[in-house]
Amino acid sequence: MRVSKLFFQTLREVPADADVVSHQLMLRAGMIHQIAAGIFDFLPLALRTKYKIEDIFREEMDAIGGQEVTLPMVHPAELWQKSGRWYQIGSDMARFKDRNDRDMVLGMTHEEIMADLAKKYIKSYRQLPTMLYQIQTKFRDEPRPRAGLLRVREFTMKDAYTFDRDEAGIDAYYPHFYQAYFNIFHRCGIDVVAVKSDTGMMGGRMAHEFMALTDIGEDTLVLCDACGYSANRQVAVFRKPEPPVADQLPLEEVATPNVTTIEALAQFLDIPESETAKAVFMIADIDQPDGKVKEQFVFCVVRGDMELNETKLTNAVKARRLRPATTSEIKAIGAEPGYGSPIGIARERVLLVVDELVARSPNLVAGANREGYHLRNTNYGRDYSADLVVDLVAANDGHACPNCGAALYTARGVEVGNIFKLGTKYSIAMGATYLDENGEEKPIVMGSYGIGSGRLMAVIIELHHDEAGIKWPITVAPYQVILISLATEKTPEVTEAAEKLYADLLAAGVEVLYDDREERAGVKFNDADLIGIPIRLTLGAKGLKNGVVEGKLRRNGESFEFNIATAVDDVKALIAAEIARINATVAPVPFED
RNA sequence: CGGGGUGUAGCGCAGUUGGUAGCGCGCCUGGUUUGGGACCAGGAUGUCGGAGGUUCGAGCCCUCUCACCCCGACCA
Repeated sequence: MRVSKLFFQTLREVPADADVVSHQLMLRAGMIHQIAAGIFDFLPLALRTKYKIEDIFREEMDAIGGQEVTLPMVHPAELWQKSGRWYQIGSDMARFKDRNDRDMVLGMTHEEIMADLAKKYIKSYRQLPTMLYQIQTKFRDEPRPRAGLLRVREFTMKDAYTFDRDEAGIDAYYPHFYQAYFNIFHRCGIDVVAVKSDTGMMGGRMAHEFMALTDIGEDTLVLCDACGYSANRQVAVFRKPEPPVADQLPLEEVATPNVTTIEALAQFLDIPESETAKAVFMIADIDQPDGKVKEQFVFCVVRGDMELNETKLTNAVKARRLRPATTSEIKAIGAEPGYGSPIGIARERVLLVVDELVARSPNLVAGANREGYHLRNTNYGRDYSADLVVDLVAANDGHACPNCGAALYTARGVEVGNIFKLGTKYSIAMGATYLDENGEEKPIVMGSYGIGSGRLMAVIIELHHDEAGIKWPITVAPYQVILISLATEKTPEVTEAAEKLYADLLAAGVEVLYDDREERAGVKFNDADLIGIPIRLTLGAKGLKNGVVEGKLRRNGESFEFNIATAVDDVKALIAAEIARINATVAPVPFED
């Protein structure tokens, strides 16, 4: 491709609306154009990289037995009504009516459609396991798209679905995806950590998220370097400290004027925060047996030195959603904001959930449900009892690893992929069953596995750039080579040589961008750096005189001199070496169950 | 959905007490230049986000509205 013909435009200045690096660079490199919040045009440079990434998806999916299909983007509401998600999902799902007034949706994901397809075509255990995947546009009307391609509403996703006869089947398939996903990310030049994740509303048995570690990440990960433990903070567990052994002392009210926070309380009474109990008041929407949704007041108690983990709470009480209670709601159940405890409240009106550590810790200081007073020596079991005693708290820096006891630490990550043991939820809903050897009809056990290609592209840039621009890993670069001609009107022989080299590179199958523009050298160099082509060839009058063309690696600045006569082969060898360098990172990864 | 911010040329921005819109980059023409974002000369480009209002007169003041960005909520 000739740069003079390339449909793009580089920008010197950073567009005002972009504040993450990948977004800025993609705009400056002329890769993408936003047309609405979270909705983008992909220009040729971006599209080429997108296709490179997606080809890697295809190779890795095919390698573990996948077959590619394309399912529609527009779905009849009926399928989503069957699974129930038509009713569960809110305005994230774009809905409309067709000309015949039928409800339709834009596909956010394709479990329903895939299960429906399986119902039609899978009849026998002999057909299992099977795996289908697609690379398709999805639309989720996210409340807050942001950060360029990192969080969008319309996006392309590779989504794969496995169909197995039983749990043992998916248990056997799942690790293949685990490995294939590492292969994909490594081949794209990025490192990821797989973390256990929340199965949430999907109700599956096991899920992993593949996270790229970067400060702009929206998720917090809990990691252990000693043993490799890794989990999304939403589900991370830790080894809790052993509470002191002590006799239960009598309850005692103590005046604590204007002391409404745990920090202030600990300071006021000169005790560690670990000797206090903190009340957290939430309102949960909980499904009732009759199909209605009830707003339930949930009274949580965690130790003062720890934080409530809302995901754990949501799962513990099987809430559809959770929100903080208002002051009047808190007072209505007989508690006092700032001085709350489960002692003396309208117990029958709340769902009382207590962290198991609180239940084991003696003589904690808690609120008295009276403004200006706390209680010393509250003891679970003696002074109150809960509806649920579970792990409710968030793991944090310095907590002990649940496996090995070493200190955990937290890091930010961007989710670039996930794998999910779905179970039979969708197959049962859609009636996707098979007959086993005994002629018995059984639901197909499904798994789903997603990677967003646009987000992955953005993450690659986040992890591979410098002040000058993008540094594409060669496996996903829009072009492998950029040939810069420094010809002027006075040096037509340079143009001639560059044209010939360009033609030869093309003929040799090299993906080459040829900067034939009438621009100054600096402009061309800067644009080449910005768009991030891994190998730069420069042909100027001086080099030509000596029969050399200069080569330079974008990733580290290393430079080469190639004899023009052998340049094509030399460049091909360099490309091969650079590809091999990335592929060398592809290796077996132990499956962390 | 709550809080904050911004809308003026393709991009980045300025625009005074209300007086009929400008700068830099980019773009077009010609010339000189030519190895890390050249220089000179000339040129094109605006429903000042939209609607209503106040006023002799609105980019500027008032009301409504839309879009986008950021923080939070949310995130199969």
